[in-house]
Amino acid sequence: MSVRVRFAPSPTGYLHIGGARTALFNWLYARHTGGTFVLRIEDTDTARNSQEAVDVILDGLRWLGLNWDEGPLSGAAEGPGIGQHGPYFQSKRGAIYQKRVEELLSKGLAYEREGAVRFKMQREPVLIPDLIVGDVKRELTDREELDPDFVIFRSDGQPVFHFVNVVDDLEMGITHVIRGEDHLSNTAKHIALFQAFGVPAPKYGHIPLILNIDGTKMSKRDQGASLKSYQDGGYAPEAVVNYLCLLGWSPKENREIVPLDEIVAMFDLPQILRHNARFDMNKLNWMNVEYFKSMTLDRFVTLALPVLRQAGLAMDNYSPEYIRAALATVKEKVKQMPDVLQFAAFYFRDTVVFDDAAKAAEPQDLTAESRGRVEKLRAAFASDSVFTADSLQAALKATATTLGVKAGLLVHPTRIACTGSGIGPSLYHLLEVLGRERVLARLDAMIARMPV
RNA sequence: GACCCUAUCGUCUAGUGGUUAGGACACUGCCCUUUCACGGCAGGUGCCCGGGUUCAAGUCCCGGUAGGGUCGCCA
Repeated sequence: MSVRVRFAPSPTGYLHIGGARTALFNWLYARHTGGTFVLRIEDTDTARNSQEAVDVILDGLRWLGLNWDEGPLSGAAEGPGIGQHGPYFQSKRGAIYQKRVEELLSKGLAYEREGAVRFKMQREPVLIPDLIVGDVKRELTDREELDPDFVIFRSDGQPVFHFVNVVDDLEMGITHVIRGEDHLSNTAKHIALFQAFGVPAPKYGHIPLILNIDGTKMSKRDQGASLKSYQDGGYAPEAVVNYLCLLGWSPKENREIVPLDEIVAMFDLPQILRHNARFDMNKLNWMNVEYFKSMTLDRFVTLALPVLRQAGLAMDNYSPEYIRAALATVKEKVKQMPDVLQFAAFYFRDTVVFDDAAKAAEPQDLTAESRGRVEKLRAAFASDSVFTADSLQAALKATATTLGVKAGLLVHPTRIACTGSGIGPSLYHLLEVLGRERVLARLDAMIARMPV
């Protein structure tokens, strides 16, 4: 029998990083087994539901590259979907739930009380076979001892999570339920429901949760809890995917950076760890840099552009060639995409903006002595016919020799004049990219601010 | 409160009875570099506690402790 797995998020307006990991593990298992990955939107809570909230999930999954074989094509519940088991929005499956609840009612396995329909839960412990955790014998809690039955249809006529979840898995032919461990205890209810419908329950695999670095539960407000923060932060999605794979699962031979296709080939349920993992932003950042360094320049530019635009830089005023050349000088330097602003914004501004350190150093930097040296250097640059990193370096070194000073005395003011900061890309390379016109203009602007 | 899951450096992990307990991130020092980085080299830190089984326990069993989860007309 072919594997069919599903990711069934509730559209709450954001995609939790743990949810993204659950989606990833389902996707990996489907791809590993040649099975089918289904996306189903659990929007029974109509009060909180919106198309925008669904779009956030679809966008996030697409960004990660987790394509689904069946499911909605857009965030619109009324919109088209792909697959033979639709609709893929629970809000559109009312008739199915109605039919199924009547089935239980007629079998005497459910009953009405105060307008709601309650399922007659078994009173004995339930054995939960789990591919990851192992066999779990779930005893009744003290509250359940008092009243083990639970509501499956509310008094307002709306079905409840446990019920729709099971009915959909049943109707959609789901063979493996891979979900967060927070559902492990609830699985007893689900298994009982499957039995009530007279069908075998799917196989279960409960994966450990992702916690904050301090071990607390990662909730909506926590830093990095939303996948969107990585999308907006200019992360390489392939790095995020790679990092997520390593939370609770690991390839052999101590490998860290592993191509997705190799992970797909190796991935399997039994090797998944059983304890929760803490989300280590440091390691994700390191991995992200590794991906930055090894990706093509074009890919890097694609990831950097939105961040630069977001910062208000008029990127459309610059040629693709110039942008490529400029970003090439920082590609190996950024630790996080927002760094690109600090390192490269000067390429894309008409007027140099000086950072705090540069401003603070002005009393030492803007001197008559320095003015004389910078004027000499300016002249040397002006007569440099090729204006390449090599020629500029030679010109600067030669000027320093003529002046009888260390090169640093020329390097520093040039960097400040052209970039507004003491830190940035290799000086000679950035000068080459900036070009003669901009470099001379920026040196002139600084000279004008220096005392005679 | 009851029930369930879990427990190796600060973090992610390798480890399935015999290892000097390995790797990665982070951290510290040095080298390289007249910016910041990169890179190279070196270094420290760990089997939650207590019993038991065994010639031998990080590894198996029991208890405790700690963390997480669930018990809803939320999902």
